[in-house]
Amino acid sequence: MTNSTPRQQARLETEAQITRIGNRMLDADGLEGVSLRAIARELGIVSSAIYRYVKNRNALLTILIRDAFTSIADAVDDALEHDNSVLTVGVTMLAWSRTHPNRWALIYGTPIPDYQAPRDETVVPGTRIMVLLTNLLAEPTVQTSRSQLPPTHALDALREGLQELGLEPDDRVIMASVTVWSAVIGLINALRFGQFGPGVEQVEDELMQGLVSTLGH
Amino acid sequence: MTNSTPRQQARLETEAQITRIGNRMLDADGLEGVSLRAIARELGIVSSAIYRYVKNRNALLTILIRDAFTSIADAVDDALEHDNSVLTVGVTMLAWSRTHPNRWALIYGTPIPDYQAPRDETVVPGTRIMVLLTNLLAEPTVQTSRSQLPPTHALDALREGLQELGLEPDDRVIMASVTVWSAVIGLINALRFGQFGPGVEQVEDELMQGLVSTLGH
DNA sequence: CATTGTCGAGAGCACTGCTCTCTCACATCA
DNA sequence: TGATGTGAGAGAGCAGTGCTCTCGACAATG
Repeated sequence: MTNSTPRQQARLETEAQITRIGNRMLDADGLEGVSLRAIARELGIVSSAIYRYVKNRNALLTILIRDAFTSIADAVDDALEHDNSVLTVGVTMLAWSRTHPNRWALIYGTPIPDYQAPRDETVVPGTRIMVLLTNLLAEPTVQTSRSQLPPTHALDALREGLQELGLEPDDRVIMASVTVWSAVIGLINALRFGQFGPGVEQVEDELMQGLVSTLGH
Repeated sequence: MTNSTPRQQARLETEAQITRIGNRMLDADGLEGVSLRAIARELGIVSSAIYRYVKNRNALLTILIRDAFTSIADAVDDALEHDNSVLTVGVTMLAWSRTHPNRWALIYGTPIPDYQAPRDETVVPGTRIMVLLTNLLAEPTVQTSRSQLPPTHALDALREGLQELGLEPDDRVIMASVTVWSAVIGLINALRFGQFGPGVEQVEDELMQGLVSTLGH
């Protein structure tokens, strides 16, 4: 069935188990709870042996980050099949953040000290939602664009980034994407990180709805 | 001159020195660089002696957080004296975040593991900008409020919070504040945390301008 | 069969926050 | 002045982290 030696098989299995345990620890105790020594302990392995399977802690974090980006982007993908709207993007991300608060913080919160995400491993899953959003905002809805745009060169870097992902948005769409993106993620961060004080947990969806509406979508 | 004993004097001096070193370490190496042992070392003191002056690490963090909130709010205060606009709030916060990226992350990034900010020490400095913003948005500018508001009970918690701070905003103003706040902080987070990829460092102000403009202010 | 490579064990390094006990100098007070 | 008490610092120690190095046992491969 599996065209690989039992040796390789076991290796892959152990690696999968490590990321599984890592994800569980992340969910349970946040990033500081993800400890290689603890994972080794759970595998019934001495602490140094874990480095046979994972180069170092940061390598494990890269896997967890890629997982998280993929998971939230999949959720948004699914939701958009039923209702192709900015609001759906927002509420779906919000719901995901509620289910996986620590994964949310991992990908959208403060960068991890002494960690640099390897771009070739994280850019694609990490930009999927941005691409969806830009496509969504590029559709010819009735845009009342009274707003002033920045000089075109200011958006060069962003435009190039989007072009590498196969998009050809004009400046108005780029600026709208940046704004919606910032607002949606800003709101979710504020909610997840408790910056609005207590009592808002019950009305998160209404706030997202109000925000998207205020943004004009 | 000082109506305190030399004993108390020295104590206060040492405490001030600790927070000064703490802030410097925060600026230099981020939160993980703030180590009580390292501070003690710099004071020429053995590691355990530091606990004479500071209950534990979290107590020091509370001081640093209060400092940071006060610093950024002061900056916004000053700037608003010259130009009382939402854009000024945005660019001032953005500039401050550029000068103090690690302090920014401390107050607006991922919550610190195993740390709970004592509300009575941080709420007031932590909400000053929100108050400013709400006042700013409450002024009778020409509001084209085509947007739908959430049901009034959804904003109860936020309304109460603002009332405790001496404000009496209506629902439209609350929702606008939440939106602008989320977008502005969301944008700065995205810039500081590198979520837009490389190349945007040169045009941060333009992006803030475009965002505020897109928001209709 | 012999060589090569992999996996796990174990010791060790440097670092963290924090606690406990002890000593000593100083300030206060009878 | 002499006894008493207090506060600062020293030092050892605990539990935990990431990570490295070496060595032995075993399996896969030529």
